[in-house]
Amino acid sequence: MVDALATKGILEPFPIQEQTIPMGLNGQDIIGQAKTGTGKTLGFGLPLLQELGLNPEPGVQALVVVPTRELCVQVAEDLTLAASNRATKVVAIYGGKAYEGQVADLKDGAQVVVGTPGRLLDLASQRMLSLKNVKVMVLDEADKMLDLGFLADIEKLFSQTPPTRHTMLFSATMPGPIVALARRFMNKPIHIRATDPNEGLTQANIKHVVYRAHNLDKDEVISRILQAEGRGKTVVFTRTKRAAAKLVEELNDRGFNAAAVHGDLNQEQRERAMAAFKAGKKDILIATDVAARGIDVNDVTHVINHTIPEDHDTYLHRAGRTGRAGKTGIAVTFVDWDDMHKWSLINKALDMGQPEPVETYSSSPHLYTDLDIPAGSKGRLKATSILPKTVEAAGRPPRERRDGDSTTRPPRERREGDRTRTRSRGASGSSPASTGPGNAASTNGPADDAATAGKVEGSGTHDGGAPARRRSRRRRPSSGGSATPPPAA
DNA sequence: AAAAAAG
Repeated sequence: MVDALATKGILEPFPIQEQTIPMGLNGQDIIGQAKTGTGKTLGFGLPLLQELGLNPEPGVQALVVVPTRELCVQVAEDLTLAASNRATKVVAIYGGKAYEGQVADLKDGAQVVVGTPGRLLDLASQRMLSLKNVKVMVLDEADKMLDLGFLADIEKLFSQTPPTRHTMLFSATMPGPIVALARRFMNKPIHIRATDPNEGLTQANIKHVVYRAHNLDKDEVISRILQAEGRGKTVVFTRTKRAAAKLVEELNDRGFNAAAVHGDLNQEQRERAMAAFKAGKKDILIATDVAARGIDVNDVTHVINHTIPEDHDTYLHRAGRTGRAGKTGIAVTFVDWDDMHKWSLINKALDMGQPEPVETYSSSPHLYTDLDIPAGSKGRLKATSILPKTVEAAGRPPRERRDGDSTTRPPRERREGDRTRTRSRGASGSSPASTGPGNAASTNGPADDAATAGKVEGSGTHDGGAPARRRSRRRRPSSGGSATPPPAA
């Protein structure tokens, strides 16, 4: 298995993998905690596969439970890849999809089941799925799985597996009460934190930026951020499904190339959106918290919280969609008038050291290039506000956008062409704008792909990491940008 | 308090 990974260019394990794999191989119950984007999936995946052996008998012997359908698909893909040189079959069991294929895979003797709770229980109650021979059970995003919304289902699933099973819980966040609760399902678990206890859980390679959002046209400011030089893929989080649906329409109307994923869409639409985003056919994903956890997409340089998350754990998971596998990223948060308290709680919990967001707005397309954001010392980040050096004369308050020329909306007659160009650019997969954090994001210069490519990282192998083809791009004017083209132009 | 997760 390790050989198989090595042939795919995966050589050096992440710390969480270094620590959990030996313990997992010993059959020790594990609560594994590590920062976002540091390879937790294989942290449980490799010991899980090892425990089943090279040539396991047909039938379900390992169960991995995840909170969302998209994560289910992804984890199943990662495990399938890791198992590519063994006779172990992996099946994804989740809702919103036909039963037939999933049931057929089970009948075919799949040994590893990755699933969401509802469909797992559904199939179990229909006797299509038996958990009585499960040797290993994993809760991915474990704190979420033990949350009130899921706990009853999880208890049922546990109760259908043998008490002798090997149990592993993984997440970036593990609140104390959840750890206590988790022990009920585990046998003398060891709590592995692959992080310096003094360091906190924020990623040192993610920069945190915050706007006070009242009197701010968020759509407009987001549009500007989406034009940042060197921007790669971007995930925008909204609080509600409706807001996500509205925003994706607005941005696409402005000539951007966005897809949406949220629970009001059917599963086919959701999967199409995710696939397009992963492939780079869409470089913006508008999402509810369905995509806050676990989702691993290469070259996400920006996360934008259109609406502030409800708690600091959600903040951390959302922001963690960028800055993965050692790359740099930026997390931008808009704090509405009513959300100041939420922000202060998040800020305090994550120790980001910024008392309050600053009201500001920049008419400059160089939204980030004028920033001087201090890097967090010792992994502790300072949240920083965007403070344009000047508000240019040509700029006007964003609220007036609809009254006249838009600063970000491309001219009508060009928009069809823009879209085409954007698509072909994205499809190349190695365009300047999608090759990772550029000048906007980096203090470290270009993401050191070479240094991180070797890490045993879930999907780092899915695309071979085409080298960044850096084309010197036309500099946008730093002033008077009243007709700034969309990202593709 | 919203979203997610069965249909």
